[in-house]
Amino acid sequence: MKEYNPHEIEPRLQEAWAAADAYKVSDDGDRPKKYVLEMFPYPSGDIHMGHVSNYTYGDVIARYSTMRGFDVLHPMGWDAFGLPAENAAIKRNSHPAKWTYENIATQQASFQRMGFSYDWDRKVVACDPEYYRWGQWLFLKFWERGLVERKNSPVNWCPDCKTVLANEQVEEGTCWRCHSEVEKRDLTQWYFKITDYAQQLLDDLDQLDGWPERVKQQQANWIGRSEGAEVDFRVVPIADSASSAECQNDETITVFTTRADTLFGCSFFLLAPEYPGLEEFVAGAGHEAEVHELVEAAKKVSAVERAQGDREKHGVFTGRYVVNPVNGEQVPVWVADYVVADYGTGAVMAVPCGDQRDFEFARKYDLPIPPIILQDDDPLFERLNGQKDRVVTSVDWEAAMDAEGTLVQSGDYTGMQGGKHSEGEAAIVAALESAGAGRRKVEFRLRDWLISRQRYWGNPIPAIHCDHCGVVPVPEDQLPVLLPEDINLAAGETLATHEKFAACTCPKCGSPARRETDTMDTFTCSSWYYMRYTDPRNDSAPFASEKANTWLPVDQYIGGIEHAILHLLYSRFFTKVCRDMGLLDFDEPFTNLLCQGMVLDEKGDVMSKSKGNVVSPEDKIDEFGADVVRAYMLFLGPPEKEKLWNDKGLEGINKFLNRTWRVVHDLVGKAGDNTLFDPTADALNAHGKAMEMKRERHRVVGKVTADFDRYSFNTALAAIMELVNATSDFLRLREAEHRINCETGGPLCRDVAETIVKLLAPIAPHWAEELWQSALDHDDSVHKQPWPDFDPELAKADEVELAVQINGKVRAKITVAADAAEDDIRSAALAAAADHTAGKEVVKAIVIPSRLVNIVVK
RNA sequence: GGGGGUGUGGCGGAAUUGGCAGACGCAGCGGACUUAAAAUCCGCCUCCGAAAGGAAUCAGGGUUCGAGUCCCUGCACCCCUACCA
Repeated sequence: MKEYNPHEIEPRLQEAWAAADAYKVSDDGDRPKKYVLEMFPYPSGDIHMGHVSNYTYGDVIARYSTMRGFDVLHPMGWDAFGLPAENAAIKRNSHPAKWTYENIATQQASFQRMGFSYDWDRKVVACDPEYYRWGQWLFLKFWERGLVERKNSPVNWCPDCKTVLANEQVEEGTCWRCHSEVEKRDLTQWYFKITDYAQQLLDDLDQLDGWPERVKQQQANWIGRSEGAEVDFRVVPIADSASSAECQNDETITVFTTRADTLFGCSFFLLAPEYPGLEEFVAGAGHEAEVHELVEAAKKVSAVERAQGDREKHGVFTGRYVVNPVNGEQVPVWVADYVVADYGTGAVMAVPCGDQRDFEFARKYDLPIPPIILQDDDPLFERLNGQKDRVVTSVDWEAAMDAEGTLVQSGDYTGMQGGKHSEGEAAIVAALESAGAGRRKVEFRLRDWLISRQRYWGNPIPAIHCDHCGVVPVPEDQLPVLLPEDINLAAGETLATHEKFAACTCPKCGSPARRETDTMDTFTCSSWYYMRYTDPRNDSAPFASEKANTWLPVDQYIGGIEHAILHLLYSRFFTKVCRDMGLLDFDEPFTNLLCQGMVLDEKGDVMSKSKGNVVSPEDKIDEFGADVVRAYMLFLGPPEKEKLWNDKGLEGINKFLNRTWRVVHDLVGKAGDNTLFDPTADALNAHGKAMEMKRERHRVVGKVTADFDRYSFNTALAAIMELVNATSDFLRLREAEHRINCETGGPLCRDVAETIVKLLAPIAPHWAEELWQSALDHDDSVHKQPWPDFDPELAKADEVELAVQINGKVRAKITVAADAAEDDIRSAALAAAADHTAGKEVVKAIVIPSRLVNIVVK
C-alpha cells in the first residue's frame, strides 16, 4: 500500500482531468440539467478562506449532482472591471488590465489547485471586449425600451473614488468600497429605471421559496412599498398670510402620507432643506436669511452624522402658510432638516400628536400639539370622545401616541378608527379625492439605479453627445466602444481628457461630436454574466435564447450575504427586462440561493491583515493538500453559519483521510478472501461485526444522501466517519485471522470500500479518484460513477434497544425484535419496569416503536 | 425606531416530523506499542456525587404521557436597515 500523499496525487490528477476535459459539459446531453453557480470573484489577488468556502460548497454540490445523474453546468469567470485595478495601476504606474489579468491567472491557478470542477471553456472575463460588448448592447436595448434616463439630481459622490455611487452603494453615509464620507452633488447622470419594476421585484419574491427568508425580507425592505395618499395643500399668497382672507391662487404643495386619518392633527407643515424651488418660495416672506442659514447648515452636516440615528432636529419658520384641505386651517410652513428630499415629495404634513419626530420638533419650537387620535384608556378620552371641533389645542405629553385609536376633534370623521389602512384613513382619502385635493398613491423607497461612473476601468457607456442631435446612442454595428489602451492614469489622464477616445462623429448628422466618457457601474457586468455562461462564445448576441432557456434559471446559486441587496436585486431586474425583451422565458434568475457564512479565526474574529490573523489557503494546501482543506471547510459547520477556523481541527480531518485511506486498502486486501465461516466464538463476533458494517453501509448511504440533499455537509461527513469507524471495528477482528463466510466476506468488503470512496468523492475528489483507480483498480473516473444505492431494509437492525420511561424519566432499557408488535413491547416494558411501578397505579403506557415506551403511573 | 436571526459540554457542533440531549470531531486525561519520541491503536471525557442517585439545552411560566424543539413573558448577543412621514 502506498501512503496517502496529496502532494503527489493532486497535481497529477488535476493534469489528467484537464487533459481529458473531464468537466466539460455539453448543451445537448440527454440527462436532466442542473446549473450550479457560485458568484464570480473580483480578481483581487490571492484567494482567501471566503473563496475556499464559497467555491468548495459549489464544487461539492456540482460533483454530487453529476453522480446523481445530472448534466451539470458549473462555470467560472471574473468580475474584472472596477476601482482596485485602477488604483493599483496608478500606484504602480502601470495599466489596470495588467494587474487584473495577472490576478485572474493567480486565482485560476488556485482554483485548479483546489480541484474545482469548472468547465473552463466557458470562462467569462467581464473586462474582455467579447463580454463587455454585449453589456453595451443590452444598455442600448434598455434605452430603446425607455429604461435609460439621463437626469440632473443630487447624487452621492465619493471624493476618494472620485466618482458617483448608487444609493445601494452608500453604507451609513460612506462609500461601500473605501468608506470615505459621501458628499451630495448636483450632477447629470445616467440611470436605469429599476423603479419601473419595483412592484414586480417585490411581488416575485413570493416565487423564491428557495431563498433565505432574511434575504427576501431585506429586498422587500429596500424596495419599501408604502400605500398612502398624496394630499394637496394650497399655498397662501404672501399678502394674505396674516389675514384669514380666502386665498385665490392655485399654487399647491403636495405631500405623501400613509396617515391621512391624522390630517386634523396637522399643526404645521415641513419642507426639506433641499426642496426644489425653496428659495423662490420663501422670497419676500421676511425669513429669507434664517432659511438660507438653515439650508447651508444642513449641507454641511455630513452624511455620516445624518445616518447616526437620533440627531437633534433643526428647523426655521419660512414666513409662509398653507391651507389644510380637510378643515381650511392655515398652518405655518417650516424648513426642517429631518425631512428627506428624495422620498415622497420632499414636503411633509406634521402631526405632532401622532408622530414622534414631529412631536419632538413641536416641543423644541413651541408649536401646538392638538390631540386627534386617542386610545380608550387615555385620560383625555372621556372628555374628547365624540368631540368634533377642536377644544383642546395642545397637549402636554411625554411622547407622541403612535399606532391606532379613535379619532377625536376630527370633524365628521370623529369617532372613526384611526391608523394605517384604517376606516378613518379610507374615509378622509375618499373625501379628498372627490374634492380634488388628494389621491391614492403607492410610494416606493427604491430609487432609480445610478449607473454612470467617472472612472476609466469600466464598460464605456455607448452614447454620443452631438450639439445638433443631443444625446445619441452608438449604433449597434459600431459596438463595442473599446476602452483605449493607451492611457496614463498615473499622470491623471481620464477618459474625459483622452482626446482620441472622446472625439467622434455624430451617427445621426455626421457632424463632429463627443463620446460619452462615463463608464458603467461594475454591477451592470455582474447582472447578466450567468446568462453569458450558457453561450459564452457567441459573437452575434449576448447569448442564444434557446441555450439560456435550457440551462437557466440557475438551480443553485451560492455566494455571500453581503450581496443580499445590490447584486441580487440588480440581477433580478436584468432578468425581468430580458424576459420582456423576449430573450428569456422565466421571471427569476436564481431558483435556490445559499448564502454562506463568513470564515472567522478561532476566536470568532474577522480575519484581516491588520489583525494578523489571516489563515492562507495556499499555506494549508502546501501543508495538507486541497482535499483536507475542502473536507475541513465542510466539517466546520452548516454552510450558512459563521465558521471558526481551527488548525487543530484541520489536522483531525487530515488524520481521518489518512486513516480512511488505510481502511479502504485493508478492505480491498480482504475482498478476495472468501474463506469459509469458522464457527468459533470470536468468529461469531466477527460475523456480527460484518453484519453491523453492512447495516451501517446502508444506513450511512441513506443518511449521507439526505444530508447532501439538504446541504448538511458537516453531518454527512460525520456519518461517513461512523461508517469508517464500524469498518475499523470489523477489520480489527479480521486482523486476528477470524473468518467470515464467503457470501458476506469478499463482496461485502469490496462494496463497503467502493461505497466509502464514492461518498467522499464530491468532498475529497483527488483522494477518491486515486483510491478508485489504484486501490480499487478501475480505469474510469469515480466522478463519473452513479451515486451509491442503498436499501432501507438492509439498514434495519434485527433487534432494537428501547428506553423505558416512568413518567418521562428513563428507568430501564429493553431489547426487542425490530418488528415486535406494540402489545409485546408494552408487556416487555412493564415487566422490565416492575420494580419502579410496584405499589403504583399504571395509568397508561405509550409505545413509540423503535424509540421508547413511556409508562405513566400515579 | 423597524426587520431578520441566535442562545446546547472546555471548544466547533449534532438531535430532519415533539420521543433515550451531547452524534461526529477538537482539546484534555489514562493506557498499549517504543530504549525514547513522533505516528498509530485502545479507553475515559456535561455538571454535582465515593456510589446509589440527582441536576442540566439563557431565565421564568404554559401546553403535552413526553419539550432543546411548540406557545407566552423577560434577558443577552449577532446581522441588516433607518429621521421613509
